[in-house]
Amino acid sequence: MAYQKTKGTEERKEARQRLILDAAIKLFGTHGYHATTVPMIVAEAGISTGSFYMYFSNKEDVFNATLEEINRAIARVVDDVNRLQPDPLKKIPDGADALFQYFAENPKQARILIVESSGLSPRLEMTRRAILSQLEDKLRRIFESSPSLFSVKNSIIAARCIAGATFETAYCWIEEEPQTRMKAADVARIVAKFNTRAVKKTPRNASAPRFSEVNP
Amino acid sequence: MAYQKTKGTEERKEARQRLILDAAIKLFGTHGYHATTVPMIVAEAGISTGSFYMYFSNKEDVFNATLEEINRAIARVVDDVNRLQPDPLKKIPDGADALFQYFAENPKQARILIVESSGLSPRLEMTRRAILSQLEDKLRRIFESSPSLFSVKNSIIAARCIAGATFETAYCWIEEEPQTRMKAADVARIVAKFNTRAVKKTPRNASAPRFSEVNP
Amino acid sequence: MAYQKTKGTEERKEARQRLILDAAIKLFGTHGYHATTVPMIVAEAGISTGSFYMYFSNKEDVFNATLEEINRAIARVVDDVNRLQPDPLKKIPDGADALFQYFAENPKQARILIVESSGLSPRLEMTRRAILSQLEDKLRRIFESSPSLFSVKNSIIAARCIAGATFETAYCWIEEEPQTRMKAADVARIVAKFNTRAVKKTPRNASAPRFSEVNP
Amino acid sequence: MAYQKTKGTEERKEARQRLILDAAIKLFGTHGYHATTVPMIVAEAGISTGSFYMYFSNKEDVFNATLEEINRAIARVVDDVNRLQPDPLKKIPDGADALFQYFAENPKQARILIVESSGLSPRLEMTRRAILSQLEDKLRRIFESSPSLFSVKNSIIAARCIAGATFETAYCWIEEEPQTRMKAADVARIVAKFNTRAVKKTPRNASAPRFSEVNP
DNA sequence: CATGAATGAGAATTCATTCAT
DNA sequence: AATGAATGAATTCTCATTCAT
Repeated sequence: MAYQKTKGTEERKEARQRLILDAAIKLFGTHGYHATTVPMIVAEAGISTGSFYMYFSNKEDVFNATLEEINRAIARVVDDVNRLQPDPLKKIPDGADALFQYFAENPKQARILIVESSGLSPRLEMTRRAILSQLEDKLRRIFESSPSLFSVKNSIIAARCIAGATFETAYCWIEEEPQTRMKAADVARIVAKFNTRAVKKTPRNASAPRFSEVNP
Repeated sequence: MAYQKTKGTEERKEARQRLILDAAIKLFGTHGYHATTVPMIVAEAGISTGSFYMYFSNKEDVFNATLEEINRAIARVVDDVNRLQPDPLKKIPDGADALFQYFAENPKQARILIVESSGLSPRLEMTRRAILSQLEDKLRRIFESSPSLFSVKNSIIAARCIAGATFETAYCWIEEEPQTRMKAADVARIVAKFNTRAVKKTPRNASAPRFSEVNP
Repeated sequence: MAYQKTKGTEERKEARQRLILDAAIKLFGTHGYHATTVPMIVAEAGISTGSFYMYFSNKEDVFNATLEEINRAIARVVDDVNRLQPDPLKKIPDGADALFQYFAENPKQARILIVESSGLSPRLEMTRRAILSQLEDKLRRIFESSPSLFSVKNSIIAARCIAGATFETAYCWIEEEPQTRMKAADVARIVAKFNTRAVKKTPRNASAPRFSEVNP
Repeated sequence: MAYQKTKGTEERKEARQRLILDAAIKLFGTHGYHATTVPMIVAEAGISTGSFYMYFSNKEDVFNATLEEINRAIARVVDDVNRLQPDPLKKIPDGADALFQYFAENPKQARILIVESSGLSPRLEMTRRAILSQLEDKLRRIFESSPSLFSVKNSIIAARCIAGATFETAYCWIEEEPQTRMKAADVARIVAKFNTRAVKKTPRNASAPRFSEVNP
């Protein structure tokens, strides 16, 4: 019983933390970091100010937790693609598709990551960078593990370019009206096309063999 | 004489506005929008609080003026390239080079534009977007006016991707130590290479017709 | 227990609001609206700035609460007279007496109402007018319910005249030294005499017919 | 010529002072003392801030000048009545009529005097009181110089009551829409009727002697 | 554990007045 | 005499965080 009670308490604790985090995501994603106040968060979560400080040490801390949750979600989404799609060349469009789908389904999180997490404290800046770095690292590893498929001078910069191209496009896209904007899959495809052309070995390299097949 | 007096006053006014603007750029570029206070700006500019409000109606207003100044500077730099470089394909590397040089020479402005101007008020958001839109428009026009050189499905998104790739790379680069990081020209070249490959017509597109000529 | 706790909290809240209101009355009644600052009020009440804004949304709001409290107090005082004095003609002197007694016992409130509440914001102007209107309405009803006793052409204006006469006299009286000025009851009697003569039917109306009946 | 020049300068000075005073009356009468700023006055008058301080030593000073001008105007209007109307009993309605006519023709001045001049600095309070005192003094003298016509216990208080009754009625009347409210002459007549009944000897007192003359 | 009233430092902004030109 | 830019003290109000209950 003592065990069960502890478990119940543990669960309660997590449930409350979730409550706060969900309220925080909703508000940060709507009003941004500075325009969201702790009183707003606790009102939205239906808890007291005191409780808030039991689960998070301050406002920066919830925002950080929010970013980390977004990081985990994006990592999950991207890792799934990475695991299920064996063709390195197809990882780029599949990843873009997964990312845009996540943004479409989680617009608050998208706004927090893309629009609202810049120019805050050094700590939050670091967490924001960590999310991008993580993505860029995964891209870099793809390039470096298939040098015959990709033609990138500097894989770090190439990865950054892909991330930048994707996020800038996403930035514009999430600010548009969900009813009238392009479908997530469509923007994803176009962005992926851009990124793929930028990094894959050109057809000339690929067509040479074909040429030799034709020519004997 | 009256004219001269007016002119002198006019000049004084502009000089004072510059004083404030320079102080603001320095501080916004170092601490960001929220951590910079009006008292900090007036102390840095060596003027009084009251004077500040003679030249700008509030803090948002100086930040906006700062962004607009950056916009003008970037437009000037990019337009010079556009005018002096007749080859559309070479406009991309030359533009990247000019941009990174501007960022290297004006690190505060770079930080303001790239790091600190996101997630602020709607008005500032608009000004920030205007800067990017302006750049993206110029890229789009280049693509659309030379369809034989570029292969872009959606010129708006392609332009956004180039801007995003450039700015994300710049973001990481300006945060590095100026002594130890790559030279501006070198990052610019690598980013430009990425962007150029992404949008220019590949040789295959040029050889394909030849292949069909051979084949009937 | 939960009920008691809530009750205690409720009481505490009211007590604190009283604290602020009392401080506000003291200061507004001494220095007026504009010369009284929020820091002055919180210092007088012995609370913090933040607390002040928990109970009142701004300075205008406390002033309004102050006026409303004065309104309630005056209404109570006047209604008591109205209830206890059945003779409509005697309501005027009794009311004046009650009013002047209230002013003598609450000089700050008197100053706030009579001297300091004019020419402020539209909202405060409305509240000020409401107090006077309330008084004037009660007078008007007295006239209208006893047409045989009063001779007033326009009961609204007559009521206003009585209120004006009373307040202008009070204005001068409360500005005099409490030690040397007339007793409240004495001014009240003189003002009431003036007002009564102005509105009550003259003996001639009653005697004249009799005289003419006697005299043909 | 030197004389003429001085005279011209003198005239210029007065003209400028008038310019400022007119602007001040317009603005004080519309927005009140605190909401009217010196910059607003100089803008309305079409002069510079520096010039303003050549003609008035500060903001309080213009307001005071405004009140004094109103005082002079009212004194003129009232003195005319006093001089032209020999019957003391008729001075009350004629004075009320003149006053209401002045208020109707000079609504800004009316607002300044009746609504906006309360609760300001001691100096302004004094000037405001002086205007009322002046009026009350004139009334008092009328009562005291014709004891056979008036029945007032305390002529000072009676005068105050008349002033108060008149101003409170005027207060309500000037806040009403000029198109839909009563005519100035009509309110004046009603107020005068009230005031006259309050102070004049009743017919009974007047007829008693006559009755005794008839009846011996 | 939970509450939410209390805190108070700190920010933006205004405006009467001065004074160099 | 006239100007109007410059001043800076003063005021209002917010909100992250604490702590007694």
